[in-house]
Amino acid sequence: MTDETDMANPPRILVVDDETAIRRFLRTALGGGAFSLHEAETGHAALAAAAVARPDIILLDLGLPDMDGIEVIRLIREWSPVPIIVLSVRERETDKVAALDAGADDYLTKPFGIAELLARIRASLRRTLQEASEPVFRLEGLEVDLVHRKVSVDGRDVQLTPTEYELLRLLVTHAGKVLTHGRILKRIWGIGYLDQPHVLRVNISNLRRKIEADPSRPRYIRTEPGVGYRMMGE
Amino acid sequence: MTDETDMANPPRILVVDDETAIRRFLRTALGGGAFSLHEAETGHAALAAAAVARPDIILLDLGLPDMDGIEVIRLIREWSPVPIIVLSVRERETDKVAALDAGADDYLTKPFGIAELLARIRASLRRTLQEASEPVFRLEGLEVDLVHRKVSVDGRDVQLTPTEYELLRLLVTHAGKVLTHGRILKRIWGIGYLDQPHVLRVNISNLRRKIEADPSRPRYIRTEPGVGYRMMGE
DNA sequence: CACAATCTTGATGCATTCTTGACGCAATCC
DNA sequence: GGATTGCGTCAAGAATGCATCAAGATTGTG
Repeated sequence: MTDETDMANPPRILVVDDETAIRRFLRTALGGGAFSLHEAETGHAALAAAAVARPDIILLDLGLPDMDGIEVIRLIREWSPVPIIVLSVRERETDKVAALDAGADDYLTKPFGIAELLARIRASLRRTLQEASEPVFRLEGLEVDLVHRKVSVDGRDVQLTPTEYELLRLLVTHAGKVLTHGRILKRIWGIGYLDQPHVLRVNISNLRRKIEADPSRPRYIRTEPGVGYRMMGE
Repeated sequence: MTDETDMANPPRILVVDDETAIRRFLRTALGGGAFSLHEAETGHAALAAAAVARPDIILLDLGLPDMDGIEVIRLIREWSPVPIIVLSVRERETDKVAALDAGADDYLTKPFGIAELLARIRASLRRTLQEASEPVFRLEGLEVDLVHRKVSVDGRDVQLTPTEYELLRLLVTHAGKVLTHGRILKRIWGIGYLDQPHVLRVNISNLRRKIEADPSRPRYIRTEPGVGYRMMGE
C-alpha cells in the first residue's frame, strides 16, 4: 500500500516505573528516534501523563510507591482504550490474571528480553494503528484523505478516476519534492512507459481541471519544466 | 458462513495442535459452554477451519506436522485480522519475535497456567469486541442492527440473504471508507475469489435493490469506479 | 426425496475511463 | 527571428468496468 514509512510522527510511549535503572534501560532500548518517550515514577503521575501526553502505548510496572498498578490500569480504562503492557517482577499467575482482567493488554515478567518487548509493542501498535491514524494532506483549499480515499477542494468533494487518484496520491506523499517524469511514469504506468510522457501530461491536465481553480495558473501541482512535477506544501 | 454474533452464542475458539493430549486438555479447560470449540491438527486444516468456522480467536501451536506455524500465521493474516495466540514449547526469544512480527497477538510458552490463558483470551476478545462499538448503524432511512442482525429501510424490515447481510455488515463497519474489491472478496468469499469481481457486483446489485429507493442512483452504497465500494456516513 | 431459497455463472447493454493523435502556445536554442 | 522542443488542451475510438437479468447449480430443510 503506502511505501513511505512516516518517521515524522513516531508513536508515543509512556514508561511508568519508579526505578531509575529500569527507566534508563528502557530509554536506551526504545530510543533512537523510533519512539517518543515519556516517563512517570508514580501512579498519580502516570494518570496525569496518560491524559496529557496521550501515549499510543503504556509500559507499566505494578510496584509503584503511591498506589497499586492494578488500580492504575482500572483508572485509565475508565476513559481510555490505550494499550497497556505490564512489566513486573511478580510472576504469580494470579497477578497476571488480575492485571489482564483489569484491562491490561499484555504482561511480561522481569527480566525480559528487549527484542521480545519490542515485538510485543509492535504487535500492540499494529492492532491500534490499523484503524486509528488518519493521514490527511491539507493545503489551502485542497484536502486529500488517504485513508478514506477522499479528495475535496474548498469543501466540495471531487471525484477522481483511479489513475488520477494514484497520481495525486503519489504527488501528495512526496509534497514539496520534485518528482521526475520517469519516476512517476514508472510508478503508475509501469516501466515501459518511460518514453511516453504524453500520457502523464494528459492526466496532469485532467487532474488540474478537477482540483485547481485556474488550471492555467496552478496553486497545487506546479510543473518543473524539463524535470517533472511538484506538489506544493511543507 | 454466517457469523451469528448473538450474545447467546459463545465466542468460537479454534485450537490448532497435533498432540491429542493438548487438545483434550484445552477442551476440558475451555469447555463448559463458555466457548464453542473447533479443532485442527495440521496447518492446512487450520487454514480451512479458519475460513469456514470463522473463529473469534485462534490458539496455535507452532510445531505442526505439515508446515511451520509462522507460515500459518502469515497465510491467515493475508485475509483475516482474527486474534491469534501462540502456544508453543519454543521459548527462545527469536521464536517469539518471529511469531509476533508475523502477525500473532500473543505468545505463551508451554507449560502455561490455564488461568493465565483464559485471562489472555479474555483480553483479546475484549479488544475485538470494543471495536464493534456501534451496535446499530443509522443513516437517513437505513438502519442496520448488528446485534440482532436486522435491517430496515424507512421503518420497513428488509430480509437479506446471508451473503447480502455479510456484505452489508462489512460495508457498515467501515462506513465512510472505501473497501476495495479485493478486500471485500477476500473477506466474504475467501481468498481465491480475488479474480472474480462479478460475484461481488451481483450481490451489490441485489443488495441495492433491497435497500436503495432508486438502485440506479444509490444513496447508501456508493461505487468507487475502478476501486471498490463505500458505505456513506461519518 | 422433493421443494424452496440461495448462490453462482453467463450474457448483454450501458457508462466510464484510458489511450492516442492532433494542434496551439510558450520557452529556448541557434 | 525562425526553428525546435516541451507542455497543455481537446477530442474520438478503443478498452475496460459496471449493473442488471436470467438460468442452471447448490445448499438447506422438512
